[in-house]
Amino acid sequence: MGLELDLKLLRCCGESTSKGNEHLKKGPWTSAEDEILVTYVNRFGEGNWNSIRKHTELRRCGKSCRLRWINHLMPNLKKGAFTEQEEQLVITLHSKMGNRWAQMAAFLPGRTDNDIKNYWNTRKKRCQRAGLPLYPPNACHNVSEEDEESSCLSKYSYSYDQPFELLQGSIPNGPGIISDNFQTNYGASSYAMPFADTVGFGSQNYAFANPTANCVVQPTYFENVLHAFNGSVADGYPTAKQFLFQPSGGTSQNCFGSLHGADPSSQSLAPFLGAIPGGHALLNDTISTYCPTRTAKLELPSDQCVETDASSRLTCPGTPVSVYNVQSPSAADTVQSNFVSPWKSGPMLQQAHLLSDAEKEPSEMSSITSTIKPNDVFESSGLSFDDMELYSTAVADSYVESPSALVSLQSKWFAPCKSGPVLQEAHALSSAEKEPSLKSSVTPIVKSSDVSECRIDGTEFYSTPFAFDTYVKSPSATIPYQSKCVTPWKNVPLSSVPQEGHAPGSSEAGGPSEKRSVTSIMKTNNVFCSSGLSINDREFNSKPVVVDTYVGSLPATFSSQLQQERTIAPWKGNPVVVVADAFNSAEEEPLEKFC
DNA sequence: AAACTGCTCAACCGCGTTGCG
DNA sequence: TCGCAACGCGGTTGAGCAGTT
Repeated sequence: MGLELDLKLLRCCGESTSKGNEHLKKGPWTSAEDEILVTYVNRFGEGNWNSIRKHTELRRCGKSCRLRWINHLMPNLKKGAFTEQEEQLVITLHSKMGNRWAQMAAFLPGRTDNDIKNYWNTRKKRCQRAGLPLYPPNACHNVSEEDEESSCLSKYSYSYDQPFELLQGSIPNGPGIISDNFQTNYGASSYAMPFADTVGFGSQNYAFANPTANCVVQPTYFENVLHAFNGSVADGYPTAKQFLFQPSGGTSQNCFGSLHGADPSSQSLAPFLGAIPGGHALLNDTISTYCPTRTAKLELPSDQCVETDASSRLTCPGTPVSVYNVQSPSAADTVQSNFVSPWKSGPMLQQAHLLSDAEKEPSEMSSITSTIKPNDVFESSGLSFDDMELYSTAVADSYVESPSALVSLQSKWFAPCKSGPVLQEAHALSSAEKEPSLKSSVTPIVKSSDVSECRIDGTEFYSTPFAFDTYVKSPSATIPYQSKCVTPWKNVPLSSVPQEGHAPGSSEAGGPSEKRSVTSIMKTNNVFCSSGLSINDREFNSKPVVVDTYVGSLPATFSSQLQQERTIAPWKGNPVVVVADAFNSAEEEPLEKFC
């Protein structure tokens, strides 16, 4: 059969002319046609849909081929009924975006615009018949049905600038959180809010507690969504930010639950307030009735957060990603995280590079700084980080930066590609590639692939083609650094995931004795099809959904007091089990356990 | 069991956008 | 700058299925 298909595929040009006038078939696709199309796309990639007809016996127009591929044959498509979470998300997204199905689809991995459109139309009809509102009564949508019908783009553009409280409020299960060992730093030096003039954007969702609270700020998946969503409508960059605070050492809570128990002195805060009837946002140590249509003033350091009002919810031009820092108990330790994802289209180029000490001036950073920057850039096929052009497709984009006094490391990876054979070749960008004189410092490797199995540095990674598998390792001869990203794992125990870093090609140099200096581990997991996940012998009970990001960063001086942060979000449909533990890089044993 | 109704979803169509010669 | 082709997106249609009468 394969040979036959090959022959069909390779039969080209000579017949193409005669086929030019050939009657094109319509109607349902047969399995044989599917096979031809799949074979063709796997071999030649997407695009040039019209050429398929010329090069194969497929008598379908290019449009039809594209549609068939995108809606049915493309890998990673999710079939079956929408889950409750997906439904909620669709409702929320529609309230903000209107009939922009393709953009909405970017927020629902595995769902096509057609899926969403069909779902919505069915729901719409059902609601109309039942006399029910399309949106929950408590939801204040920005796009009215009238607007929707008129489908005015300019209106949408305007509505996009509205707060995202509705979107935020629609998430039934808040992401889990980690925390401890870090203290939210409200100081001017550590709380970086590049989008200062956008803080007002949905700022009522910044439920800040006592500024001295021992909290960890965690970006959530839906923050990613917000970023992506907002970024897609502004200038390609995120403009919104959402934080979730958890009490130090406390267990993760359903954000709604913690909301209603809101105590001005509590450190548990809920960011997803929008759609909660009678919901309250905790602001300035007072409980104010939540008003989804207005922007509340956000209590932030004055020099970090520009006070805003509804009229100033604009993006901050020129600021590629929003940033916030979390400061650890040690004032010197800062964690900086950004989340933006996914990429919608365009060629993917994965790059990782290590910032040299000189680049990041680590000497001025007394201990450690870790940065995560996943990016959602829907409208852009290209992104520039540190003067590097990064092109990516599809879904996720994560960015990690972990400089310390001894090491400055930055790794970037983008995954997964939405379609087509995904093989993000390891891309080791030594500093030398940018700064030749610093070449010997570090060598990061980024690998991402859509394979069911891969082997990296002698370690087997089992994954599924559902999404992506990213692996980052960035040690240097003198500065053992390791970050790993493996996504997604499907029904496969993760015990095989290597946990210790070693310098590729110089593992001896990165031996245990040297690992004490700096060790950072990053794990990002997308588990779409597994209800259970095990990482480092820890059980993560979850249902498939989206993003699990883990970042650890350890200063050289913290050999005995290592700090690690894990962020796992969002786990869908069940209590989020979050584990954050500190690893002693030398001993590879968790020093602390959270959750 | 047949007719009817409603729903889902695959597929098509038209239009706007983009890229290229 | 213009025209054309390819592509992408949203709207619409209709076949097929399931449930109900």
